[in-house]
Amino acid sequence: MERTLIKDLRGKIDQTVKLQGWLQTLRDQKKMQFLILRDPTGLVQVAHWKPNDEILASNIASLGAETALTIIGKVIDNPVVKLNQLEVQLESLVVENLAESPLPFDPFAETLPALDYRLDWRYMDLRRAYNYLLFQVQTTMEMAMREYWLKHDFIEIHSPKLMGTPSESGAELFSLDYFERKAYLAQSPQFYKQMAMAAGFERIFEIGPVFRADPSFTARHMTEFTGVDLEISWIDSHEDVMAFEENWLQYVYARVKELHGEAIKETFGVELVVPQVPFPRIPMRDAVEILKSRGYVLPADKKGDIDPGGEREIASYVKEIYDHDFVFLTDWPIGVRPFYHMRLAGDETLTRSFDLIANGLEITTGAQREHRPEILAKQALEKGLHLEPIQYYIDFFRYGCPPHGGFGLGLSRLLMVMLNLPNIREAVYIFRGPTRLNP
RNA sequence: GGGGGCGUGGUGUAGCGGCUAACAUGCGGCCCUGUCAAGGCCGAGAUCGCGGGUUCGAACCCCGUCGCUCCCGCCA
Repeated sequence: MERTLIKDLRGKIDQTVKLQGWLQTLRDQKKMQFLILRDPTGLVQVAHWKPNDEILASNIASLGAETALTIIGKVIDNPVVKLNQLEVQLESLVVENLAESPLPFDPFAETLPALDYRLDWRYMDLRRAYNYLLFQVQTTMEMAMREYWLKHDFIEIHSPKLMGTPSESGAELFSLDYFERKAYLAQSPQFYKQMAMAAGFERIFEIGPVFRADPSFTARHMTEFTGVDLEISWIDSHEDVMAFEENWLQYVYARVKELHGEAIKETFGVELVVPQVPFPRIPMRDAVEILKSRGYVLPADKKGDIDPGGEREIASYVKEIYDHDFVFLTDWPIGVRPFYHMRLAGDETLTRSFDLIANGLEITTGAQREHRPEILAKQALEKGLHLEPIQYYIDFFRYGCPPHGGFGLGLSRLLMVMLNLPNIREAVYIFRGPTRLNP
């Protein structure tokens, strides 16, 4: 017999069906046993008249909550039952996997354990419908991203995560033994995305792991996370990259709203707003002035940079003035940007770069890249870098590489913003942090 | 890496110098009942993170340590 999902039971009144799921609650009475069965699509009451089968009854009596069951029974329309006015009269039951009792915690209790404890028992925590929906949304997000990319002629790449030389600064880098030498875990696919531009791929994306040996303990950092990266050729400036990103994100939001808007409202209490394009753009120079005018005091050593508090302040300014949840902060000073960001024509102290702030959280950094090898090398030297380890990268641009740019976006950060989650550890399947390597 | 906060039965909390450590939930037993956030009674379960100190007396005060957490730095 084929399995029936709980959501489809209404259409199977008076038929015998097979259900598979978890024992959410057992109410064992003198003559009757009620098993509340859960599968990913819902809950249903299974009723057993004990005198029918006393052996089965005593079997059921011993079942712990969360036991995995296969149940066969007849679907009955019963207005008395509060749970969807529906019940299944039990005919037979197979215990697929008994749940030990007591459970480490009850995922369906009124008060949940602290997040850190729940992460210890992540597979129990993930049984909550809340988490199921969360990852359905993430799946749709990624699907929508890909739909949009494929419509726009993108190619997917998978760049290596084992590196022989540190890309960029060398800080925040995990190193490991690699036979007789040292290897590093990629803290960005940056160089390889650009290599694809040199390869003539023109438009590429990658969704893959990123590693940062960054000992930060915040609600928005992880040492391993999923990066969403893209790179496009033949751009005129970073404006082209921003224009692409906002349209792409608008599409992603629209798709998520289309498929999960109702469920998100119900479960997360969030009315998903598909963002209007274009997103507001504020050059950093103006952003600093805006903060000043609002009385926000930036730390003295910031030199054109903005701290997270300032980012939140700008976000609320944008909300007030533009009624928008997103804002591009553009034209960052060279001091706070990597050497490969192209400089702004007319002001060599600024870069053709941007961050995307969503509800006050930084979710993206992007830029037009410097594709002229001499200038790139010069900028690297200015930053105090040695050319030798990055020479292979500079060489990408020696044999005909189009002007290009792109961005990187944190998948979990986007999910966090979209569902208004307080902590990124809830927005990721398995969290990795400085003191968290298990499970 | 810097600063603040918190560690009490399985879990969530209360107690903050005199406790035989309280409550809820979960767990075990019994009773009642077509139950449905079920109800009632009984019971097991914590040397109050760990180490040291102050005190007649420490879960409570002090120091150290470990863990967690939040903020800052840094970032996606």
